[in-house]
Amino acid sequence: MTPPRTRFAPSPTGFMHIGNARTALFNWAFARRHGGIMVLRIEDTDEARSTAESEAAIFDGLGWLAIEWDEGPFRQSERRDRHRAAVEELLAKDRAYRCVCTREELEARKQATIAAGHKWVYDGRCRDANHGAGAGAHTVRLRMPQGGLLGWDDLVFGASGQDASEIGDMILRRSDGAPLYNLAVVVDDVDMHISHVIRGADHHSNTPLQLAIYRALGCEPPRFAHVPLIVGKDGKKLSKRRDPVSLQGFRAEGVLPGAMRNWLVRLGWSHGDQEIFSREEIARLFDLDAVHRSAAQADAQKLAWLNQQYIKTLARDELVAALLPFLEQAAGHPVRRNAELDALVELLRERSRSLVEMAQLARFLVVDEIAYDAKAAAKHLRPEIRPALEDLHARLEALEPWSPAGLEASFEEVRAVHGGLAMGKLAQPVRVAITGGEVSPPIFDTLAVLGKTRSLARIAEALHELRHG
RNA sequence: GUCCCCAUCGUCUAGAGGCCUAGGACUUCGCCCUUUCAAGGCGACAACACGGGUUCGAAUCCCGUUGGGGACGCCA
Repeated sequence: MTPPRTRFAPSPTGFMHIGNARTALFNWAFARRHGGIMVLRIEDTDEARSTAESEAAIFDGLGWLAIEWDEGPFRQSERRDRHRAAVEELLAKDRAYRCVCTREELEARKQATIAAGHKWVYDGRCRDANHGAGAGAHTVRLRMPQGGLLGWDDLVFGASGQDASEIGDMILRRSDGAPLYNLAVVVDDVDMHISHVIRGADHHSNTPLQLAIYRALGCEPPRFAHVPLIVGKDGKKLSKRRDPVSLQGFRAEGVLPGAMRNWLVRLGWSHGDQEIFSREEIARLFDLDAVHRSAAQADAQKLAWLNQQYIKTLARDELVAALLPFLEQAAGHPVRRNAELDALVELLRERSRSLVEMAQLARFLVVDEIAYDAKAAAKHLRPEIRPALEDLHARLEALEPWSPAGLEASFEEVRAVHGGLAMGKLAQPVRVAITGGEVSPPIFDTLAVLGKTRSLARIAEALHELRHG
């Protein structure tokens, strides 16, 4: 195949939606797979809804997922002249005409038609009226073919199409002169030499009418590939109200970009039984022929599992860097990277499903004052453990060097001296004393990471609590 | 309502007529490991929507039914 040219064309309204992110990913992957390029085009023709923040969220989200585009970003709003020229061209070729029907008239006729049990499409009232440029307020409509199939071979859905007679003459230009989406996409895709339009299946039924525009313009349409929608738990198209759909939202919850990308690519696409795909593998393995036709439900648990897989294997430098903001959030103050933090991160890798969780687990290392979890303290910091804890504190004060092996030996001594005390009976109180909670990496490693001075201080503090609290 | 589309475990999916007593993954539940929590190992539960064809043979092909979804804007 000649190198394909794909495009990702989001409209900058609201935050970046995961459905959009997946569409971007598919476009990028398909282009990479076949040595083509991806164009980024911001469809901001709806001035009322488009915002700069939303546009920034698109760049931000794409950057986070490491989905890079090769050309653009182009803004549809900057191409108004081209869109207007195309409308004029269609008018000149009599493939379009001016329509003076008002919204009110249209609405009335539409209601009447529906009430009569018929499907409403524009009734063609102005079709042959020959309104000139001076007709007053008017829209411009495409003169649809009277019949015949507007069909295409969809790369995902296969043979698709609709009879032209079922489609009304759609509006190409609003009465205020603004060209509409369907016209603009076609003109832009033609000008940008897009060879493959890969987009959500919600556009599947829009395609025939875009095909009509290509035809009217005398242009060869691109190949189309409609990818199945991502649906929520209710099986319906993701909704901002019901479902977590914001890419930034997932990011804020501590999801790693690799996990997000992996989760997204497997929604509607698969490659045998493989579950984990690196960015490079996606670029090498992805193809449209393995894309499904049925909608996929977004499963947060699978994402969580994937996230854990990525946390387990991410390079340490990257993991620590990704964790830092979350850790600062948890600590409430700036945190500097050091050897102890690195060591702790290694211990926490297998225990964290998200960076938020990891930060929670790492917090004890970077704060001066830990607070005991009430339940944990009540369960493990009990008077009867005091003698053993005091003994342990004394032995640890003398321990040199402060290593996991040495710590273990000290614990064993204490257990032996105190009537064969179970490891759990001793370790849990210490864990609560030094971390505040009853969950942490193995106790000797945890003590080693915290360091002698701070560990002893926290055990002493716990003993103080036991004596006076 | 009209048009279009979809249909394998709860979820993501493998499966392109015999390799399927339907495989993998997530979730759930056991067991092992174990100082907590995880991770890891082993195992269990769990699906071809239904009905007709076609065929020696159908999860795979055809038709219908049912269920679900999408599109029907002077939004994108």
